[in-house]
Amino acid sequence: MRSAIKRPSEAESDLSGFQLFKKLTEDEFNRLNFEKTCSIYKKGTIIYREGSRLTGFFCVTRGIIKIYKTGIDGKEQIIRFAKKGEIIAYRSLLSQELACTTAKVIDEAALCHIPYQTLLYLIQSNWQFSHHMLQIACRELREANDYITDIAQKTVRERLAEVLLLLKENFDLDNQNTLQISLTREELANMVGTATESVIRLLSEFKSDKIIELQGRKIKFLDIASLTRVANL
Amino acid sequence: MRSAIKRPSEAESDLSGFQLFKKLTEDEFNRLNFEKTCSIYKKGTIIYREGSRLTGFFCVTRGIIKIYKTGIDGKEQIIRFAKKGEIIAYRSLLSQELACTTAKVIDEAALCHIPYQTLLYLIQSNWQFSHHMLQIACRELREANDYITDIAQKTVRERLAEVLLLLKENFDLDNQNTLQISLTREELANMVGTATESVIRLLSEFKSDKIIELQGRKIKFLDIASLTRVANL
DNA sequence: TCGACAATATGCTTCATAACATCCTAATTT
DNA sequence: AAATTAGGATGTTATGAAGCATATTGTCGA
Repeated sequence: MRSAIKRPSEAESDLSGFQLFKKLTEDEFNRLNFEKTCSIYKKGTIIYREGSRLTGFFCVTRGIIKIYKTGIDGKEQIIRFAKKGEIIAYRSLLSQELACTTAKVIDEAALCHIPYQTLLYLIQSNWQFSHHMLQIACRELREANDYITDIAQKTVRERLAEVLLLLKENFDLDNQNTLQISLTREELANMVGTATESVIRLLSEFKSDKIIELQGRKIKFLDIASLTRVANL
Repeated sequence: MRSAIKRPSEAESDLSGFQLFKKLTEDEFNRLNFEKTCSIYKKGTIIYREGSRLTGFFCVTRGIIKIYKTGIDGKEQIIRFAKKGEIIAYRSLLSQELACTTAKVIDEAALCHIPYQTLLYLIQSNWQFSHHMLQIACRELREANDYITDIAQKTVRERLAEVLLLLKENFDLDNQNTLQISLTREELANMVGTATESVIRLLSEFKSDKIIELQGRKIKFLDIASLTRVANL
C-alpha cells in the first residue's frame, strides 16, 4: 500500500514552514519532529484508501496528492488536490471515522506522517494549535459548501471554466501562462462532475474561442477575463 | 434583522443537554451561561445573512433553521437544516470570514447566542471543548464531501429519494410514518439542486409507485426499502 | 522499432431534465 | 363571500449533456 523509495531530503522533512505549527513551543515542536516519519512516495502510490483506518495525518512537503471519493460504479469524484504546506487525512482522524476518501500521488511527493497520539497531544497541550486546526477545517468546509452550490446550479461549461480558474489559483503558471499541473481529461471530468467527452469538447471550444491553448495535457491561459465570464463569477 | 417576540422558557435556555458543553468545568459553564443570550425567533426570521459579520454562534434549543447559500440569480441552495442540539454560524466565526450562508427560521425556534469572545475563551481554557468542536466541523465536512459526490454523480430521481431518507433520519416520523418537517416543493428542489417542477413530478411518481403518500406538504413513508433502492444506496 | 494499450478527439443518437405555459387548489385577506 | 396570492400539478417543448461508436494520437515496454 505504501512504498517509500528513497530518503527525503532535509528540506522535505522540515515542518517549520507550516503555518499550523508556528505557535508550538520548542518542546512541542521537538516532540513533533521526533514522532513524525517522512517518506517519498512515487507517482501513482495510494497513501490511504477509502474505508481504511488511519493512524495519523500527513503534511505535504513536496508534490501533489489527489483526494477523491469513489461514487457510483467506481466513478471517482475529486474533492481536492493537496500540495506543499497542506495537510491531508486529518478529517477522518479527528472525527474518528474510517477514511471517506482515497489519496493518490499524482506528482512525486514527500509526506510526513504525524501519529494520532501526537495530534492528540498537540490538541491537549496547545490551544493555538487546536484553534488553527479549527480554522483549516472551517475554511475547507466553506469551500465544500461553495462547491455544492456551484455543482448544483451551474452548467458543465461554467463549472469547467471555474475549475480551470481554481487550478490557476492553486498551482501557479509558468512564465508562459501554462498551468503547472498535469491532469488527464478524465481527471478534469472527475473534478467538474461530468463525462470525459464533455470536457474534451468544451476544452476544444474554449480553444477555438481563443480562451486557452492546448498541447497535450498542458493548458495555457490566453484570456482570463473571458474565462471568468464563462464561469459566471 | 432579529426579532425576539417572547421570552424563552427555562428549558429553552438550558445548554446542559448539548454534548459540546459536557466537558466544561463548573466555572466555564457558569461563564457560558452568564454570557449567552437566548431568544425566540418566529418563522421566517433571518438569523444572519450571507456576507454579514457575525458576533457569535448560536445553539438551537427548539425549532428548525434552514441554512442556505444564494447562487445564480438568487436561486437558493440549501446546505443543511439545524435542529435542537445543533449549533449554527460557528464556521464563519472560527475561520474569521463573513457569513457565506443565510440562516432562516422555518419552524419557530429558540436560540442561544454565544459571543465570539466566549467561544475564544472556551477554546483557550478547555482543550476537550476544542476537540469536540473539531469533531463537529470534521463530521460536517464529511457530509459535505458525500453530498458533492452525490450531486455530481447521481440523477435527480436518486438524489430526491436520498434527500427524503436523509430527512427521515434527521427529523423523525410520527406514529404514522409521516415526516415531521414541512417543506415546500421548492425547498426540496433547493436541497436536491433541481427545478421545483421536477420535484413535483418525481414525488407524484413515488406516490403512484406506492413508495410514499402525499397530503399537501405532509410526506408519509410507505416503503423505505424501495426508496433506498431508488436512491441507489 | 514495433506492437499494444491508454488517452484524446469527434460525430451521432438518445434521454433526462429544465424551461415555459397554464390551470388548479387552498389558504389568507378584506 | 369575493378577491388575492402562494403553492402545487401537469402537458409541451427545447436542450444540455451522456452514451456509444470510431478514429486518431500518444506513450510505454518488450
